[in-house]
Amino acid sequence: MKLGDGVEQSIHCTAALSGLSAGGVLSAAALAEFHGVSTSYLLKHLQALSGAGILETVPGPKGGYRLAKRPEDISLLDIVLAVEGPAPAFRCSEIRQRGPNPLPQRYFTKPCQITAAMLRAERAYRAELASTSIADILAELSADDDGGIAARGCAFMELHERKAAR
Amino acid sequence: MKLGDGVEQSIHCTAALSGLSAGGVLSAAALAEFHGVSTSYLLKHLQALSGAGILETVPGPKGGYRLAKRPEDISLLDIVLAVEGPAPAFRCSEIRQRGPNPLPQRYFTKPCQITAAMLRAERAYRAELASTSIADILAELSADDDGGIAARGCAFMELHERKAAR
DNA sequence: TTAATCGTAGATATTATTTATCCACGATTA
DNA sequence: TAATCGTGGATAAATAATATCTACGATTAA
Repeated sequence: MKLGDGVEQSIHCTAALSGLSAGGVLSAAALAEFHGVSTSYLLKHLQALSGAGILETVPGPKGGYRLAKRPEDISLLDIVLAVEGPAPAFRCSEIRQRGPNPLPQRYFTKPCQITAAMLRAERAYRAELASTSIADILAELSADDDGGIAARGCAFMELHERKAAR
Repeated sequence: MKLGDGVEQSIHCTAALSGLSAGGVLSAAALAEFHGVSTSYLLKHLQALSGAGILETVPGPKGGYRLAKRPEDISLLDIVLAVEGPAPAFRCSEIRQRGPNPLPQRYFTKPCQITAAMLRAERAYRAELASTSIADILAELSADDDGGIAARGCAFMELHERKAAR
């Protein structure tokens, strides 16, 4: 059971974009530099996020990415599903049907109870993720510390703008 | 996010072993044939389960595997952790610290809130798995159907015993 | 005692997936 | 019109999962 690095990158990028002032954008290159990760790889996840309606893109010079909706309307589940895909972690390959001594077919009219239990756990996982929004993350950060992700995003954007002005 | 096939095999094997009569065992080869999977690969998982104290082994001719404790004392979480390892699915690589504009160090005295949220979801997942035992699975199966995993395990064991007698 | 059977452990191959990179393309705007 | 950006697909490299094999030690039925 493992979650790809893309999830961490995507959540941090979304949080950083939440700190932008109205109309502001950050390019994929700027986001990658900001987080110290590969631009071309981050691009893949950013496209997944824009495809899922979490981010939107502004083409052309001075273009980039920004949030497609309010931080409080973006849950961690939205991001995880966009990046990792909707498939559940547990997949039943029906090995109960593969043995040498076949059971009566009516035994299989009900779904595998093991699968049902595993998916129940996964629903609990997703429910918890769905109940946490990007806005919640930002609120927890700024509640007890002056150096929040949002503020850092702003600082970096200014840096980026200065660089572009040169 | 993905769970290995070993989890499904391990749970089904544990359920099958729950159906054995007192003192009965099933060899790794028998369990593999029963489920139609590779013996040598299943072996790896069975060893993990016995190492975790879920199964125990009986060596020698007529040896094999059996439960090390009662079905109601074996949770799905026990099995998942034994097979997949205890590491959480989400791992924070602290990309927030990697950017070009370092933040004041005191910003990092608190753990990453994103990580905290992801681990909170994972705790919910594990709690749900911990609350379901092998006995629960068997009960749900036999509640409304005569062909339960336990009964099938018995039938197969008898088949296996007959084979050994020859 | 002996030979068969079983599990243990580690090494190793094979396959699949993830991660990462690159390039040609179309859209937009200074 | 030229620079900059995102899009999308192809592709390579790295990593992890899957699967197999071999030698070994323990146990027990004959």
